[in-house]
Amino acid sequence: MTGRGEGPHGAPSSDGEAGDRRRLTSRSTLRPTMSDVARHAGVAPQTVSRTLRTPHLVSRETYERVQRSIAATGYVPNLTASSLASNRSMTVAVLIPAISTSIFADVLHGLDEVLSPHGYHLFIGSTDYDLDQEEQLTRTFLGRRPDGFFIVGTAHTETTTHLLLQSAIPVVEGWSLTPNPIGSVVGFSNIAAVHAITQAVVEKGYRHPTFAGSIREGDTRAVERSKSFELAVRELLPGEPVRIVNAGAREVEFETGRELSRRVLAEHPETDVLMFSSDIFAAGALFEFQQSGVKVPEQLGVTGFGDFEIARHISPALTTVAVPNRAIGTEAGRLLLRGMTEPDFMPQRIDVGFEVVLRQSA
Amino acid sequence: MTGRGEGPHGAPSSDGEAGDRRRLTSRSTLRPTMSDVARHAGVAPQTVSRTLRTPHLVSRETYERVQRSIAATGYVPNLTASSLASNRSMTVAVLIPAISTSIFADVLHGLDEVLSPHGYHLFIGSTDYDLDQEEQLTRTFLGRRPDGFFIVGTAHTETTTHLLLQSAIPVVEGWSLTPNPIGSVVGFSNIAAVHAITQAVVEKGYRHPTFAGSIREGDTRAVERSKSFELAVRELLPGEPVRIVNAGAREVEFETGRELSRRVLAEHPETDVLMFSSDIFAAGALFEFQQSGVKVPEQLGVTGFGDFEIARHISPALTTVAVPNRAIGTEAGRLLLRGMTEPDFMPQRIDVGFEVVLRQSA
DNA sequence: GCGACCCATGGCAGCGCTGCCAATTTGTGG
DNA sequence: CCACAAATTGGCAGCGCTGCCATGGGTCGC
Repeated sequence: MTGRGEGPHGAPSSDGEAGDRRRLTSRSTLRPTMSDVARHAGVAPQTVSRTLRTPHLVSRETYERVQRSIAATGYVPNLTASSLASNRSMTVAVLIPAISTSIFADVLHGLDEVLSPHGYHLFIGSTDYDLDQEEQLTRTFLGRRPDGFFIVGTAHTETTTHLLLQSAIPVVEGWSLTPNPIGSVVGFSNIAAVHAITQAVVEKGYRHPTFAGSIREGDTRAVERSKSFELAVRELLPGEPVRIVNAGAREVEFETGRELSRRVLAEHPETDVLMFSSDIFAAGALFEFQQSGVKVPEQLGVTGFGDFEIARHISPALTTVAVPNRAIGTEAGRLLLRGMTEPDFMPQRIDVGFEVVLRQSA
Repeated sequence: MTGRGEGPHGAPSSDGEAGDRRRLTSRSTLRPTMSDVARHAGVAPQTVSRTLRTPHLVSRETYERVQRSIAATGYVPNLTASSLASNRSMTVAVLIPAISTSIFADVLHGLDEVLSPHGYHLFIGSTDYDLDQEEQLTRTFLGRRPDGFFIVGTAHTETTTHLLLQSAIPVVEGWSLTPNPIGSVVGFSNIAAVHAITQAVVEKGYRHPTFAGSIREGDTRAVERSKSFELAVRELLPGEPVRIVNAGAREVEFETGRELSRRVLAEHPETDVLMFSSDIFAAGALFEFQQSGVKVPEQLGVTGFGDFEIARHISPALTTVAVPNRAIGTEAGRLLLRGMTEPDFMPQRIDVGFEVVLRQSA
């Protein structure tokens, strides 16, 4: 339609087509610019800019005239040009492992909720739990010159870390709480959380826990949780073997939970409580047990992680760890906001905590 | 840390700090630019650009030298400047009603999956089912000069439609299938889908269906579904009153489904099959009925919409309509891709279809 | 042996906006 | 009535990159 890259041939035929049409070099956008509005309003382009960005510096009269011209021309400010000129893009880059996982969707929601009212837009990319892809995405996202960067997890490639440090923009890492973050961190201690629920389970009288989850490389949060389980068992149940069943890179869905539950029953029949790395898996297991007739919690206890909505509706209701996903997003948003506006804001570390929720399943 | 906007005072003290440091005007980015790389490599900036964008036009030797200089300087191309100069932003704007709703997350996933490999990044905004907010977001998103636009739904304000038409970029509307779309449309017919499941239910022998869902203004898909139900009942069960229970703007979560189910039992005890606008509601109702002892499907049939994973795991397994959410995303991505690259690509209308899935709940 | 041609590289201008400063107008007090 | 300050507006340059064209040097053919 716009015939880009066509060169000048054919130009004569389209001469004088629509009277007032502006210059039509092959590069122009064909969309009204600030200058067009300025011409229409009889002011300088700069005044249009002021009308938009610092209206208090423009007389009431001029302000209204310019606004009318904006409406008349259908002008939509080009934020790309604005970014280049002002060195502020009003965007925040967001890197998450997977878009369609509900926990990350919650964080996105939280971030958007906080940043959107301040005019920031979100650039979202998913890394698929692949650190190299994360590095690649980090690089191109930084090319967009975002004003802030949110990234899930604290384990990155050396280059990713380096790029982020170099970028000189506020960075917030979500979820884990590392000792030496790039910028700010918002999350909770997976170690403490797993320890807490293991302790709760031991206090309930269970003695033979098995941990099950999808512990894929690259998903440090999952790795951390399984390590924490190991630590907790060694501490709380000395002498007890550490049983961990790993679904690898399987999707986090009910079906995987069912499979895991079958594997645990087969491989570790001595298990008296089955602890999952996610409520989704735990719910899947409960569905499985409902059908296969395993009585929960009488024969076998089950715990989850995350306190998703299903945890309190399924029966038996799920004992789990509640984690404030949404709050991670909103807190991260707030930190970014401060980092982007306050010149000497120091990175912070926010522990949003967690809570063991005891229900019927264990 | 970077002391931005500091002006020139204090400059002398930081003189000659790091030897090779570049000019430090208050406006500079302090990040290496193409010129820096060019200087380092002893070539012209244009050659650096070519190395990055059209490497086949550069000699092997030069290519490698420039690549080394890029690595040495830590250069990250500024895509903002690139966008402005080339009039292509390599971004796609995405407007969805709610980020954390799993169906929309699936579409996002599909879109990203298709577009990301081609270098496009996604700008995501949520409208909260509010058409005015949608208009506002459309305006500012267009300011980012995206190369393509994806928007959920086909009912927009007049201005939104106008803006999108004016934008002269490929637009894809998702979900509904309107007669006169802005650009392409990808979706399925809610009318046909609701009709089909109603028919299936009638064929099973149910005679007194009640429809329940959250039919908020602005959510045209929900409105459409409830209207379709009305049509289907009039056609398939002439004389039968049309019962619709509306949760309004309540969240789409299990709890709302439970409430709806209680309301239906109270307000329309004659109901023999309860048809929900979402599997989430239906699952919530099943949880409720499990506890209150209502036998499904013996006493009461239940159907959902969406065929979420829970539908086949919950017991009784849920009769529902399967909708290819992910496919909507990937198809939309493909259409956008073609629209953005093929000069005279004509908008298309893609019906991704649906499927009634009969299970035990009805 | 010289124009035709190709490949690789360089130079210029400009994308649409903003930061900064200058210029102009208007108001104020002595 | 004039110096001075405040309120508005305009002009210039430049953000970092790309499109286009020009340039230089080498190869080819007759």
